[in-house]
Amino acid sequence: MTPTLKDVAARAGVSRSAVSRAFTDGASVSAKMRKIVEKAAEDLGYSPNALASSLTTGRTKMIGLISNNFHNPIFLEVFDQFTRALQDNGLRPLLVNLTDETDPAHSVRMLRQYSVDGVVVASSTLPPGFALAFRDAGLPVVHAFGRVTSTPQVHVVGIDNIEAGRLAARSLLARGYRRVGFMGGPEAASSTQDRLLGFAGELAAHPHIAVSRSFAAAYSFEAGRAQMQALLDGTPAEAYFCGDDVLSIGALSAIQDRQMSVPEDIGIIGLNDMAMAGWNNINLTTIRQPIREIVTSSIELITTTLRDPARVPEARIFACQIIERGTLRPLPATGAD
Amino acid sequence: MTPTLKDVAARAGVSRSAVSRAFTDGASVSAKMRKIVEKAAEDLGYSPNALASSLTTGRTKMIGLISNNFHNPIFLEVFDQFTRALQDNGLRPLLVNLTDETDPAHSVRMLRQYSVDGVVVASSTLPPGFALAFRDAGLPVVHAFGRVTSTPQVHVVGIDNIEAGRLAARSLLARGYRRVGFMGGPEAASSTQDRLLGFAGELAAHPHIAVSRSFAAAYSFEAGRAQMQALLDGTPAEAYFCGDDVLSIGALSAIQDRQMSVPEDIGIIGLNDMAMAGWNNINLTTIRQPIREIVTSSIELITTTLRDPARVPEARIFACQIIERGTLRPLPATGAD
DNA sequence: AGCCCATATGCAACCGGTTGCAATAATTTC
DNA sequence: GAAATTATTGCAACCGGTTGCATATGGGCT
Repeated sequence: MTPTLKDVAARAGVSRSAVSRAFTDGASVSAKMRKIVEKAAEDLGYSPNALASSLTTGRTKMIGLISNNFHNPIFLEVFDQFTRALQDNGLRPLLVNLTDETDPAHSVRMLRQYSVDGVVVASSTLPPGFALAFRDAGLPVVHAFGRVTSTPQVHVVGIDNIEAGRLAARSLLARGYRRVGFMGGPEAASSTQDRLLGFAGELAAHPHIAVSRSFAAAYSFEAGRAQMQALLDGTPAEAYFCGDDVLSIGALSAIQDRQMSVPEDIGIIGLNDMAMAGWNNINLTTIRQPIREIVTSSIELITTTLRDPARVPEARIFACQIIERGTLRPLPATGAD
Repeated sequence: MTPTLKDVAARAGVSRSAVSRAFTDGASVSAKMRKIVEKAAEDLGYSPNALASSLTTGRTKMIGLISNNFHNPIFLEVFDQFTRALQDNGLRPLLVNLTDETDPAHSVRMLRQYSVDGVVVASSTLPPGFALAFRDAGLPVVHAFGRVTSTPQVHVVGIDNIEAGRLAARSLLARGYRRVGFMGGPEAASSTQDRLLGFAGELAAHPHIAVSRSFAAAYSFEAGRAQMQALLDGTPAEAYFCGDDVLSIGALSAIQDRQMSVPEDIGIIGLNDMAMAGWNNINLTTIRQPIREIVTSSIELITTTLRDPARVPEARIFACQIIERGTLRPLPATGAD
C-alpha cells in the first residue's frame, strides 16, 4: 500500500542503500543522487518508516510522557508545553496515564516494548519508585515536578518545596497572623511533606505562633472544600497555606458558604499560580511555580541525556515567587515590628 | 543490552519461531513449549519488541491522539479519559499537539512515519481538513467533538450543536428574556456557527425577541472577559448564551467587575459543564456535553474500525442536557403564557 | 596519459520479530 | 498395530530500513 524504500529505489533505478542515505543527513551521497531519489520519493509520496529504522539505529525518537495528574488544570498547561517542546526537538510523546497503576514493573515493560528513547515523568505525586524503575531499565529519565534533593538518583527538575513552605510561612508572619494552618495535599506525597517541613520549620523560631496541620485527600476542588469545611467546624486558624491552588479554591468556596469573607475572616495562600488563580472572581494570593522554566529545563536535560546516557543525575531547582493578590490581609504599615 | 527473542531461543534451546509463537496467543504451540519458553524469558527479563513485530504484522497498536485544545480545562478530562480508555484496549496514545500546525500534510507524514494504526482527533476547533487528510492517507479516523452531519466523511462523535443552540434559546425564552445575545467562540469554527444557527433559528419564530451576536477570539477566560467588557460598554442584552463554560466564566468576571450581578442584571448560560461550573463560587447554568459517553463511543468506534477498515463513516450524536444552576433567572411561576 | 586519493555507490548482512511451508511428532481411527 | 489425521516444531524468507566493506567513479596532479 504505502510505498517503501524498495519502491523508491526501483523507480529511481538505484540501490536501496542510496535511497536510505538520501534520507539521512550527514550520509555519503552526492547532490545529484539525492536529487534523483528525492524526485522518485516525491512521485511516490514516500516517507521513511521511523519504526523500521529504529530497529537498526536503536532510537525511536519517542519519549514516554508519564503522569498521574489528570485532574489538576495546571497539568493541561504542563502537557501543552511538554508536547510542543518535544515536537520542536523532533521527538514524539507517547502518553502514559498512570492514574490506576501501582506497579512500576508494568510500566517499564510497556515502555520497553515500545522502545522509547527516554522518559519524562511529569508528576508531583508519583512515588519515586517509578522514576527509579525506569532508570534501572536503562532509560534516560527526567522527573519534572519531582522531589529535588541534594543527592538525586535521577534527573529532577522542580521547585524546592521546603523553601516554598518557608516562603509561605514568612509571608503569613509578615502579615501578623498569629494562628496559622497548613492544609496540605495528599499526606504521603513527598512534596506535601517538604512543604510542611519548610512551613513548620520556619515557624518553629516563633513560639508564640500557633501552627496546625491537616491534609486533603487529593488535589481537587472537592477535597479542598471538604477539608476546609471540616476545619471550619472546629476552631479555624487565621490563615492557611494550601498545598495547591485548586485546593485553595475549594477552601475559598467552603469559607464563602459560611458567609465568612476572605481575607477579613480567614486568609489563604496557595501554590502554583494556575491561570484561574488570576481570574478576578478568585484572585488568589499564591506562590508561583515556574512551569515554563521547569518544562524547558526538563526537555533540555532529556535531550542532552539522550546524547550522553552516562550523564550524572542532576537536580535543578527553580525559585518560587509570591504573587500577591487578594486572599491575604495587607502588610502592616511600614515601620512595624 | 536488552534480551531479544534470539537470546530466549538460545537459552531455551528452541527455535526462534517457537519463542515468537509462545508470545502470540492463538498460535500453534504446545503448553509444554510455552512453559519452557516462558521460563527462559522470565530468567532473561525478556519482553517482545512491539515495534519490530509491527514490521511484519503491520499494526503498532499506537493511536495518534490529536488535538489543538490545550487551554480549555475540559480537555484535561478528555485526555484523561481517552488515554485510559486506549490503554484499557491495549492501545498506546501518541499525543500530537497541533496548536501551531496549519498544514495537514505535515501531520499526515508524521503519523505515517510512526505507523499509527489509527487516529483520534479530539477537538472542537480543528478544521475538518485534518481529519479528511488522515482518512485520505488510509488511516482509520474518529473525530471526537467534531461536527456531526447527516453525511459524515469520517466517523464523528459529538453533540448536535444546532440542537444545543436551540436548547439554549428555549431555555432563555422560557425564562422570559426579551433581549438575548449569542456570545460564541471563534467565529470560524463550525461548532460556533452551528450553535448560532440553532440559537437564532429557534428565536426566529419569536419576532418580538431581540437577538444580538458576537464572538470571542478564543475559548479562554480572557477572551470571554474581554468580549463581555466590550458588550457592557454598549447596551448589553438581558442574557447571553456563551459558546463555552470558560468563556462564560470570563464573562461573569467582567460583569462582576462592573458591580452588576448575575442573574439579576444579566443572565448567562454556558456549554460543557466543566467541573468548575459546579463549584459554588461559580455556579454556572450550562448545557452539559456528555464527555464520558463521547469518549467511550469514540474508542468503541476506533477499535471496531481497526478490525474492519472499510467500515462506513458514521456519525454518533449525543443529547445535551441543561444543568440548572444560578446564572439564569428562575422560571416564571407555572401557568404563565 | 598515468597514478593516487577522495568520494559515491552497491552488496549483503543485520536489526527483532513473524509466518508459510515442510518435516516431524503425537493422536485417532479402524 | 498400522494407517490416517492432526498438532507442533523448525527452516528460511520476509517486514522496511541501516551500515560496514569492497568496488567503482571521478578529479587533481605530475
